[in-house]
Amino acid sequence: MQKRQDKKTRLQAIRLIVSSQALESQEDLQIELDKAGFPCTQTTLSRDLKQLRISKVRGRNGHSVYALPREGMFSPVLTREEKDKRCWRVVFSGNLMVVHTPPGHASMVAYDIDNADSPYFLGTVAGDDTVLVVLQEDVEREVAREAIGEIVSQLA
Amino acid sequence: MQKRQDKKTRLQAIRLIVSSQALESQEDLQIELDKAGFPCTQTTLSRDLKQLRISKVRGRNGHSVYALPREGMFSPVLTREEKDKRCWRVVFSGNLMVVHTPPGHASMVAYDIDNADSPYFLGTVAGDDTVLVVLQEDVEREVAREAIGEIVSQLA
DNA sequence: AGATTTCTTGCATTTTTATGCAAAATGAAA
DNA sequence: TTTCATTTTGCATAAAAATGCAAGAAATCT
Repeated sequence: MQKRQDKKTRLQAIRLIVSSQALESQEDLQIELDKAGFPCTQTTLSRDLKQLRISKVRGRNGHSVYALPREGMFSPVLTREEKDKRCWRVVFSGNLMVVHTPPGHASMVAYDIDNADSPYFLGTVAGDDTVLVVLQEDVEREVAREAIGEIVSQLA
Repeated sequence: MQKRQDKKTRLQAIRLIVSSQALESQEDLQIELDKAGFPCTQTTLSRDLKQLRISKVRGRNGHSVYALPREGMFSPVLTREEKDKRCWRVVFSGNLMVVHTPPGHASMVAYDIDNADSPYFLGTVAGDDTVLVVLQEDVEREVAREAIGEIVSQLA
């Protein structure tokens, strides 16, 4: 296989392209990406779109075009600093971890936690500015705190 | 050709089904419609969905299900036939039970649990695809697991 | 370093969705 | 009613998207 290209950057490019033009197929997207310097196959795009939670939605005429998930989960490009600010406070109660976030950001943080697929976290429930995380039974709080820090500032 | 069925009624039925179950394909929908007394082909459904502006949207896990064009509609209950799909995974931590569901269906599952009025379950909190169930203190997990199984598949 | 595991990716193929075309049913007009 | 246009539908097929598998690259471990 050839040298791998930077997936993160490609995903970023996809978001940009999808949000700026009406693409009707993954092939269309492939063409645009190719122009932008990210050659890849339909297979890859299918997977990328899934990961980005991008889906086709219908316009008035019934035609479908790709669109970003409307929660704006991915739209903003966050700096490392901004990312760290996504977690305001983390407290514990029993085997629950309570994560406070800026208003409206809870689901985004919950999403990252879920996707981290950590063995420490069994599941999450997100409100508007609070995420409840259920901890694996014998996980120590320090470990959990560290893990959440990792997750939140890691993903770019 | 056979006698035509009432298209309007079928479209109505489609709305109803789509808003209440997590359908992953037009074939799934076809099966449900058939049960409801509206036999037709995938071809017809493709056109109906277009006319109704129904599209597939992704949940947090990336999986797609059909959904009505977002007006005031949000998610709903689950499949009749694949009841086991309503609960993807049930795990425990302390006196909490964590129930994972298809994207968007947590609140409906939680609703069902609440309405079951079981002595084992004190209360629930639902996110998008996860339900937290607080257990009565000395309830054994096997008992709880069985109870949730009853509740979920019973209403199918 | 070498071994082992995890990630990415493409190919080939399947699965899912859309559509060109024709026929039957309905509606409208004369 | 007869004729003509419109709508609805299915069949066959094309188009689009998803996935099992394997291999190469990168990361991690010993």
